[in-house]
Amino acid sequence: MKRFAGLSLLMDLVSALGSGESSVIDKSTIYKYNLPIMKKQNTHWADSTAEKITRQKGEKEQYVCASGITPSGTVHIGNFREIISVELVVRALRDMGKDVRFIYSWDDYDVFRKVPKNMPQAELLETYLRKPITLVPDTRYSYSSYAEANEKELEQILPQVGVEPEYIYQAQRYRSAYYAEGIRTALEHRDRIREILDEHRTTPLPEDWWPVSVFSSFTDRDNTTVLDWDGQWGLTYRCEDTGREETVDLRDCAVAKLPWRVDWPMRWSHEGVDFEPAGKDHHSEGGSFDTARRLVKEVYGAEAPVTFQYDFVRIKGRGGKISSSSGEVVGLPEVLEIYQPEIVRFLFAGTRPNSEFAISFDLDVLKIYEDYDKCERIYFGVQEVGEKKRAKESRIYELSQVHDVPKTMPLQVPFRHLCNLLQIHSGDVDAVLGQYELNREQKERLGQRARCAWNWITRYSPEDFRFHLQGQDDPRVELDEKQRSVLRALKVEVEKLVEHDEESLGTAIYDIARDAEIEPKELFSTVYRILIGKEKGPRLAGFIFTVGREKVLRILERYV
RNA sequence: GGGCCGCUAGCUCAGCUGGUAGAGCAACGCCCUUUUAAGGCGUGGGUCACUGGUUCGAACCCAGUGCGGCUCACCA
Repeated sequence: MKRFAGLSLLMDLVSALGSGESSVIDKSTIYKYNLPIMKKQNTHWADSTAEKITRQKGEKEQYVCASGITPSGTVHIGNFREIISVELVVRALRDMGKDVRFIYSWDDYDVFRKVPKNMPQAELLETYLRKPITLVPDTRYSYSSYAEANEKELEQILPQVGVEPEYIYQAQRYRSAYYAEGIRTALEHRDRIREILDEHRTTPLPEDWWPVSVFSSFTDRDNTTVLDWDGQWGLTYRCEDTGREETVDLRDCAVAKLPWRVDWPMRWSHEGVDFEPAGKDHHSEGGSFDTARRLVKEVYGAEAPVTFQYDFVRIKGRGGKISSSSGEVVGLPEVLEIYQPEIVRFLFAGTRPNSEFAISFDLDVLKIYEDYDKCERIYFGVQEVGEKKRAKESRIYELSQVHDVPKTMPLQVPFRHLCNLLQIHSGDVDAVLGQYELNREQKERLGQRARCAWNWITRYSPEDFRFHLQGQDDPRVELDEKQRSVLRALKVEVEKLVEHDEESLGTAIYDIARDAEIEPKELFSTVYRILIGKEKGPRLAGFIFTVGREKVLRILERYV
């Protein structure tokens, strides 16, 4: 870059001298070639975040990147943005040669506040309201709790997209009194914490407020009132459901928990978190990140992590909302049915976190696959683009890979073409793959893509895209003599298909129409009706090649 | 009310630490005696929301205005 800038300047100088016009070298010429020399090349957001972390946190033996959500419902694709954002930054740090601890916190000691719609045994679940979700039974599968069911559902699938964090279960930690020290510190700073929180509240916290909440050991519910703290480890509370009172020792009790706004900074300090992003609900002034930033400093004596705000993910081309309230949730499994793992990563790596984007299930799917393939061609230098764009796309490609970048460019079979091939073979993925010479890695990638294509065709594609080759069981189409003669002529051409290429076959088809004095349009619709039982179809010449000589002949023979 | 984000071609958007405004689709045109939902080639099209400022130079940085969206001020 520097060399080229200098070279250009030199050429400008030479041409200026040659023309004898000294005024050609004006200020703007000087600046134009000076300033870019100082300019850093533009970097991917994950890399610039990684740099920011090392800059702000200084050189460390290990950096801690944290992510976490509440498993109080099925984890949807919006939540996934949290995880993948951290994963990409983790990878960027590791690419800088840094050692990174990637932790993922399951907030499974949160309260079960309402029963999600469409849950089996809703009445049973009803009885667990106000208890921690880790104690709520799993009524869908056979996990030990509602929380665990949601956790495992995600944990099992994350490795497929290259995300393998260290999981931390907050319920387990709280219930083993692991955070006793952190809770005590909060109690010691009770007044300061209240002051800070009150700055952003409309109604101030009451005088008798304590920065801790308790799940009654009599009922497991959080309908309790903290009565006193002895300044050491003793906490006294009253269970409002039973009226009973109890004093517990923070060092060996399972019932005390910090409220979210205090819990978060406590954990930052406990784990030494260097980076943690958050959704926009946390990132407003007066939001929980804001108060946590102050609390971690003033109460726990630590610095807040580097952060950024990520926006929501919309869903396009699929009924139902992303949220769990509608019952139909779009989660990572649903997305992976349509998109290959590296393309799921590509979607998130290619979009800056702070902008909203949609995951599409409609026709956009075709474009996304084309975009990914283009990105891949640019990475492997098969498609030429400007240097700036090449650098950018290449980095996105690297970050999109689940593991290592392939050594050679994978065979690219366009998604759209796969859709046709699969329909010709009635969804038989192996039959389609069998047409290609593939090594193991290619076979795996293409197999995934083929399964996605079949899923898309059968579940989401517009009716226009769907067809199936007519077989012996399908009803014969009524034809007149003219149409039959056209089919006979076509059969002749198909029999000598090896002599044709797509173009010559196309020409031959038009010749047939002209000779028979039939409108090409009618010819096409006739052929489509007998081949796939529809009025229209993919471009015919290419389609005949794709279907193959034998299959086409078998169908034609029914009519001649 | 506070905060954040967005406003770029007819549409969807890219362009992001300042250096001659881009892509896809749409439109229009041309091509093969030739287009059916996927052909090839080409063309046109933008006061980068607005007003100021900084700068040799601003879509980009700063201040403000307008419009749209989200979010916090309960809980997590």
